[in-house]
Amino acid sequence: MDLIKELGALALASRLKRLSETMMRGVTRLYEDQQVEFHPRWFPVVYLLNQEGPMPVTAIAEALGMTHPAINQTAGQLSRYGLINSRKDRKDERKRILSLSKKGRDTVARLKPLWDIIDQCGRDLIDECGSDFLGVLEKMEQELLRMDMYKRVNNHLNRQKAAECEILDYRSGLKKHFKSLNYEWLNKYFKVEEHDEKILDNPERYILKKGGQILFVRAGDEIIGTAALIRLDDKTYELAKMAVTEKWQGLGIGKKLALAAIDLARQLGARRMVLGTSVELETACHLYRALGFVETESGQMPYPGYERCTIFMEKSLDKQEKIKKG
Amino acid sequence: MDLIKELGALALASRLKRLSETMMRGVTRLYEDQQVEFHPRWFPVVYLLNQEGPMPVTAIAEALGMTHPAINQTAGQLSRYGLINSRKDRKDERKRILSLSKKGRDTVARLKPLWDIIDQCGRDLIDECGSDFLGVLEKMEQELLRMDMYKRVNNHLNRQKAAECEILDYRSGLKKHFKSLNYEWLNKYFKVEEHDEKILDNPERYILKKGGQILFVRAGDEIIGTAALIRLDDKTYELAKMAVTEKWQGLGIGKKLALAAIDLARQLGARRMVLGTSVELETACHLYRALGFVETESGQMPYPGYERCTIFMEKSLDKQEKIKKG
DNA sequence: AACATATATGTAAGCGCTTACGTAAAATCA
DNA sequence: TGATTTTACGTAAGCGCTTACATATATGTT
Repeated sequence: MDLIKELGALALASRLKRLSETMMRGVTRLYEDQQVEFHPRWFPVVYLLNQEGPMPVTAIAEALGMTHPAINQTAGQLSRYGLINSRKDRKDERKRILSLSKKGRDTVARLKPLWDIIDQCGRDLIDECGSDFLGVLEKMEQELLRMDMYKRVNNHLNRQKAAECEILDYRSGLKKHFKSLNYEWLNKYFKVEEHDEKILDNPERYILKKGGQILFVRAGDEIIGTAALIRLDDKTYELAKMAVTEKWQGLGIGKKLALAAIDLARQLGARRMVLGTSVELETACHLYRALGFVETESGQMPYPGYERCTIFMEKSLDKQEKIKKG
Repeated sequence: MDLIKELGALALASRLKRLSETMMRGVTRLYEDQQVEFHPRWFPVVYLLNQEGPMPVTAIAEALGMTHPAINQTAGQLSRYGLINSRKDRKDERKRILSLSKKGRDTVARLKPLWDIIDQCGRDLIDECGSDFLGVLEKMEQELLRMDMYKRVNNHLNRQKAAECEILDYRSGLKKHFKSLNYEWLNKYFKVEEHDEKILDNPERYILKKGGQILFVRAGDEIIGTAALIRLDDKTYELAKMAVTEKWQGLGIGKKLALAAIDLARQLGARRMVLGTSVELETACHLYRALGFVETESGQMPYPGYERCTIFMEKSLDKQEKIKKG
């Protein structure tokens, strides 16, 4: 008669929390029995300081995977109980270096045997449950780091629509999407450069009139992606300003878009495509390579460049090829 | 560089909590994207009401393994957003029956597809991690229910001392322990009856002077257990008022104590031992059976009884026997 | 029926974390 | 060098749960 248990995956988070609280409660009682004043929440900070020596607040937060206010608050308590000292870093006066006090070190020495036993009991508990619990936990953390629940569910939600998405040619009514879709990733990873602004505000003038093209992707009622083909010369087009809105990433939209752009370039008579990107955009680089682009040897691009571009790639369109769809 | 991860079992609770929060955060963002106003914390209550129909507050708390104030607060929010109605139970005016409103049912219908997908993504996540995660989780919950972290660690801490514990005979200086040790379990499981009070306050008069004996167990500096042999007649002694303080339970102290009592009864010339207990005291009943006690057929005890006693057992001391120690 | 006890609920305050925001010092850039 | 951005930290407020306590109704006892 425990709904949370019956719900399985749906209530997984609640269940993990409950389990965590059950364990915490037990440990709290243990400290109460000792003559030492100590709270479970202090443990990670104290343990870390003992192991690594004096550290500034943010470094601790980082090491523990928690926010800095959390550490700050814990530090406040530890300070009040005299377990730690703090001083400013001489080289960087913003930093407050926390370190264990004499009392703090004594407390650690006092509690160490208890911690060893708690650790042992934890291991025993895990063993009793069979299976490699810690390993599974680690895997789950990694998987969630790679793609969180939001993204997972969203991909599920959008998968159908994404499969039915449609490539649209340029219409002036879509101009605003060309700008906003590109602003999204520019602001996220870099910043909007002057040159970007010019092109995104006047795509007709800087792209279409010069013989280029702009494509869009529609899924349902939404415009979710865009890409531009910029004509550099008769035989050479640049693939640029390609963007898929975050919510729809990971569904193969980018690949469809790029393939459409390559097709279009062929129709326009191109023999060669070029592009500039950055190592930071891993997914994009991976996609370009999968599509047959290779890094240019010169490492230079024959057109006004962007600061962010550190990688330049090209692709010959002479031979027909087959690239797996989907 | 993630200490929590490195600590393994010692920081298991923190880790579970962190994982839970990561998942919760993702789901929160999902609801934000929907047009519906809904918070993840509402889910268990709403889901339960939808499945089981109208329910009073405490029943919900019970079903979800949460406290009633938590439900009450959630109910307050749900009420403010118009998702539930509440009314008094006609038969029991203390109870407030919660039920989904029209808007609540509509919301459920609206969110059902999303929930299905969340569930599916959860399953996929679990599958990706290999191994039977839900199974292991369930096992761990059960193991912790059977014996929580506090008890586990305490047993570890006390194991050595428990192995070296010593049986003591009665001394007037130990009288207070005879009383307090027995009060501990009486108050926990039943209540102190008049007859108990009399005996526990005057053990000399009601036990020793009548030819009985009282034993104590010492571990380190602490008196951790006691038991009384009450003389009923020349050949019959009752094993009664046996107690081991909670912190030291599960370490075989009770068995040692009972064996000592049986030995002592033999020395006093007993041919038969009797006792009264209750089904609720599972561990005790189990111990008595292991020691060779069997339930009497009459189901009655030839001496002033206690309300709590529903089981009566006896054991013949005629034949020598071997019972595994430890 | 009068009383004590148990049960169902409500309310307050606390805990441990979060996000949001403010300030000061460093680092970077023009 | 001066101006701007970034970084490190502090503070406030909120969230979702808990424990502790207050209140009202039911139930059991004499």
